[in-house]
Amino acid sequence: MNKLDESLLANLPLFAKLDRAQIRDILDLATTRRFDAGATVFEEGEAAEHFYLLLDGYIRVVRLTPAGEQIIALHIPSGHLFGIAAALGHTTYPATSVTAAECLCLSWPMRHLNGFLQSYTGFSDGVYKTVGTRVADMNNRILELATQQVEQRVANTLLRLINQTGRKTDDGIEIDFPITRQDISEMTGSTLHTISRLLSAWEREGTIKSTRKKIVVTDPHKLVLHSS
Amino acid sequence: MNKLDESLLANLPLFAKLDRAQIRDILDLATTRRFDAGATVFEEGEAAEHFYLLLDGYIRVVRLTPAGEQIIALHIPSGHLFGIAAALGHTTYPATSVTAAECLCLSWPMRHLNGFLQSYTGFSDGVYKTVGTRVADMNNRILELATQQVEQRVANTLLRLINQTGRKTDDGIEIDFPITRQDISEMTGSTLHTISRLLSAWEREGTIKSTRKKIVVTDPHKLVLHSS
DNA sequence: CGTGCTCTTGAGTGAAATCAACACATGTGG
DNA sequence: CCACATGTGTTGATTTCACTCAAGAGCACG
Repeated sequence: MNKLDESLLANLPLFAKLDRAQIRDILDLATTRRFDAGATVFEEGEAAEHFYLLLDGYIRVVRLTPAGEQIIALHIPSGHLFGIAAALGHTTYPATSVTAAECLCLSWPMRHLNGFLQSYTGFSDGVYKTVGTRVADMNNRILELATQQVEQRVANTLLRLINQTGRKTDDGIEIDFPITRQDISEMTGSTLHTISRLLSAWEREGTIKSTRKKIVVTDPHKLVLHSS
Repeated sequence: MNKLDESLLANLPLFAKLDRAQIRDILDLATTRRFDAGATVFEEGEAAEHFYLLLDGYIRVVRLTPAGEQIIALHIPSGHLFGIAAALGHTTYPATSVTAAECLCLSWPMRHLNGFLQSYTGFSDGVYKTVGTRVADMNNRILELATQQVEQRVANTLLRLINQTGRKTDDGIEIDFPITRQDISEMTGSTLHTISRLLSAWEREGTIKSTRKKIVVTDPHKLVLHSS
């Protein structure tokens, strides 16, 4: 087994306050795992036996309704932890994690989580700050779902996506992973038909450019106008 | 200033693992505050300078949209902490807290929160477990809002209310604080008109009894049928 | 080169919002 | 004590947004 390089973690805010030796200790407990696009990392309801750090790729956190409908709770970009609900007292995973693109992860047995939280300065703060950000996101999501029309929700969702996972291109800002109309409908509580119509309209007015599984926002300002 | 009685806290799960002396220390740092029904404890965006324990009454956590619409994020029953978002790295309150009935609270300056979390066994676990429960609730809320019809969301909301804050009466289970059609519409992302029609229909079929600001669920099972 | 995803677009439908009017309860101040 | 304002709740009529149903076109991959 190859030793992992310490620079993998040293640049992440989460580990910024740790010294080389501490990072070494943490890395020596980690397992590296690679996942193809579309692979399931863990499923809702499973015993939460590992927690993960996403080194590269994107993770989609999804939930299923009893009726079998799926909704996407959030996307996790590289550098962030996931599967850490045990820090909030859960013993099973509260949602399913699927890869939105090819992913590279580190994983640790869950029993180390409390140790890390207590032993490493800044780690606990970082973890709970991550949780705080996600909770704030969820709250905004609820506010949107409860009060806004589909058009506004989709505009807000796209704006969030380009802010969190946007990549600059010649034409504008591109969402960094493959994303379908169906995916967006599962993020906004809508249908792929309605999303298709909306994106077609926005393409016509020059707000976005879109091809198969790819969306480039060419005029974010126009999107902001649609978002409220 | 009256000394607060230790039994106030000793029976709460949050403080179960603490001895008398520790509870005494905590109480000596606390301030008691009483609020009339409808009073605002703190507002979204304010610097988070205190955290609270609700001894008696009910707290409504609400958020405002830029457009001025209001939605109710959750209700907090007595015995629970609120205003603890600082534990997730927030420096301002992420939502407004309003009393749904007359309330009695203890409050502490926020600078003690980290001390409590670190010093008292079980307190940290309890706090994060509370957070975990609320996050799980929010997740379910999102799933409901994204996939269910108004009727199902209202049924689920009533079921949650009677589970969390229900009080047994001769007729059935009553929601323990005054609640209007408008309130329920703000919990479900609907309108008071639709809620009124729904509750009228359910009253006609014998599922609930309702008068001004009061709802008694007489047949929870029928409500379950409406909930999915 | 067909088979399965992904995406588009039109037509019809329905759930719930909006608009509108009124009834009733509660509390306030003259 | 009454008059009035305010808050709450009901119910009907109308409208609209977005879902459902339906069909087909384009692309990608084995």
